[in-house]
Amino acid sequence: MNVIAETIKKGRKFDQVIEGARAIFMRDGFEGANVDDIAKAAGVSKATLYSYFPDKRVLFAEVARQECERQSQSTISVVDTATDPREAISHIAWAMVEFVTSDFGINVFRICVAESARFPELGCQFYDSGPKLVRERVGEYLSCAVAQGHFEIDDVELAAEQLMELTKTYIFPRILCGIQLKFSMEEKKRIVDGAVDMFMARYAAKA
Amino acid sequence: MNVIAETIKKGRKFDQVIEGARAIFMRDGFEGANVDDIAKAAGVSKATLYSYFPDKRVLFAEVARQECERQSQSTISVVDTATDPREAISHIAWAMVEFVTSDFGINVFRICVAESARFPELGCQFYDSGPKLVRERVGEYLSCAVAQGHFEIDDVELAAEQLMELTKTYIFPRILCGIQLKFSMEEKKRIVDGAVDMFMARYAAKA
DNA sequence: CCGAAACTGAACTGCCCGGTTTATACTGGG
DNA sequence: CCCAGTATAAACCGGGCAGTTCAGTTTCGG
Repeated sequence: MNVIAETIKKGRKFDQVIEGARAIFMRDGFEGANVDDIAKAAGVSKATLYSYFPDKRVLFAEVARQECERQSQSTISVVDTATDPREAISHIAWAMVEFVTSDFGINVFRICVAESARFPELGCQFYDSGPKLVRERVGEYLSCAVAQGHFEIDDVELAAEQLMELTKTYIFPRILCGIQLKFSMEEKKRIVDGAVDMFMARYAAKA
Repeated sequence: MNVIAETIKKGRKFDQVIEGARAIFMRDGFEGANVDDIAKAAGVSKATLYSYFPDKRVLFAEVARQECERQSQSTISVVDTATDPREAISHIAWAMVEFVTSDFGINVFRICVAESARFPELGCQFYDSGPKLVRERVGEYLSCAVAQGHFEIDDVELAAEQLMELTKTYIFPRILCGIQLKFSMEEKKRIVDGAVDMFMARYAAKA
């Protein structure tokens, strides 16, 4: 048995607590979530839960932190500078759209927005490990591509941010308002192609 | 005295209640708002408040409805088809940016996002009287301008939605995460100009 | 100036929920 | 087999808050 990993954070049920908390927080948000429900979902007593975390906020912060970390690793896959620039932009756009429309993306974002007023550090944490990080990666790729003469871009940071924003077209407002949560392949393709066309029209090197 | 208008909704203090409710809901959100505070802010007793509205949710829905209605009128000013197309697009972009960065825009949006899970009809209401309406107006303008040969657009609806989304670049993620709530004129100009440049590069008639 | 309707304020009910306590039981190493 | 650390269930506390009630006051049309 993996004695080391299981025991460092003294207490066998630490992971269960996190797991249960994630499930309930994702479903109900911070205010909406009920500690009794979390304990039940985790298959753990409330007393045990409170032996690990001093209060609900800290528990939530820990769940959010873990989630953001996980996300930042999975979402930003490497963009190969060698490939066709249009191809590369399309690849980035697809990754963005898939993330934005994922259950996880929707929920984390909703919670961050809802709670950032009463919970400022959370918003920053999410921004840094989400949008900001992605923007930096995209910016890196664009800088390389510009150096290679594929694009003509004055303000790389702006261009990166525009590309990211374009991929939310149509989708984002609908998700945030709860109008539509699932999008078909055709819908996504329309948005991705639209974003790529627009980006290339603006920034592709003319030569 | 304006007997008609004041009396239809039997009760002298109806407007006061709405006014107080708006103030508190804007400040604290739905869950965060406290009915006692609303009554106090409205200068009205709780009993009076409850004589107008059966419960907190209905009160909130009414406030939100009024706000959206008001917004839709003020934000979408008429776009003169006669003006230079670039000028017109710039005008639309500015209106969007100003709305998105306004206290009111920020709050309404935050509340809608936060509450749309437990309050589905609110999200729809907001979407219909906000994003959807604006998109339709922008679409109308674009259709006219296309007919006049100013633009070349296949999918007008997509183009309208892209323009709206582009105006949120940089600003929106920061607001929603609570990183930054106020934006200088220079920052706004950068976004607006970036959006206009991009839109024109993609859709302006080549002739 | 009368009387009905509107309004008041303050106390009260009932519920929910975060967090604590307690008394008991399980588990695993020495 | 023992004991110390860990887990549990359930009762409990206290505060906050939506919504109600009621006895008394204000407002205003007729």
